Amino acid sequence: MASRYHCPVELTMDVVGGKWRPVILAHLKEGVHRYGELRRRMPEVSEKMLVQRLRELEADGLVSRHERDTNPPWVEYRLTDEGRSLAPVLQAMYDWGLERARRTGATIIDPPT
Amino acid sequence: MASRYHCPVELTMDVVGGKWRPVILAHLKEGVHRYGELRRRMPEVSEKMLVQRLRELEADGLVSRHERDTNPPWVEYRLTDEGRSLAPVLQAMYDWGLERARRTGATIIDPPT
DNA sequence: CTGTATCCGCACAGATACTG
DNA sequence: CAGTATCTGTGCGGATACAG
Repeated sequence: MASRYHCPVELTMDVVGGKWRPVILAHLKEGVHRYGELRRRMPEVSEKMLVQRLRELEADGLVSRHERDTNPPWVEYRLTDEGRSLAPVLQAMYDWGLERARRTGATIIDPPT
Repeated sequence: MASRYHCPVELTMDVVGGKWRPVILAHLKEGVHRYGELRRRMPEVSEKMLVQRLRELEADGLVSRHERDTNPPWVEYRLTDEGRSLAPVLQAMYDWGLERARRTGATIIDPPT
């Protein structure tokens, strides 16, 4: 992570850029999710990528991980305050994506809850 | 570019994702820019990347290119209506980047106009 | 259920040189 | 001024198998 940028948007993309990070954040914005729920909502991402991104988002202070010591394991992910501060960005992305899909005929497949 | 997504944010990232595309769009959001102006405002991007991204944004209908037949050459880039529809996304990214810089101590270097 | 561990390909990205 | 052309590499992302 660099610390000198020539435009605030560069910094934002450094934190929430990449294929899956904003998608994870958008789901967590809707509430606490277990690991398996995230997997079901993002059927295209590999386990490796999902875990990797979650760890990075944790390290960046946007997401927190909560492990219940049960069997079977139960792990929840949620946004931190810093993560919630991204809500306007995520919402704008979500809204634009919906409209763009309408205009271009792309399909949004409803994810299972 | 895929046409089936499981979340609108995936679609948005497919279009404005990547390191430089949103930065280009954020600059053009402020008005028409010549090629050289974009270069000065984005000193870290290579010419190859800048041109490549501009061509892609053109192909996606977000940016239009206007060439004045003069010597020396004079090429302007501007947002299309579709590109302007991204304003809320770009603005939210810009605002969040500024705040995040304040919180983390990252430096935003003012670009020359 | 919630992850690790490996292997692999390639698209993205940087550097440099050159051109109408 | 506004690009092309070419070479090179590396890290992102995917697939698969395995583990506590």
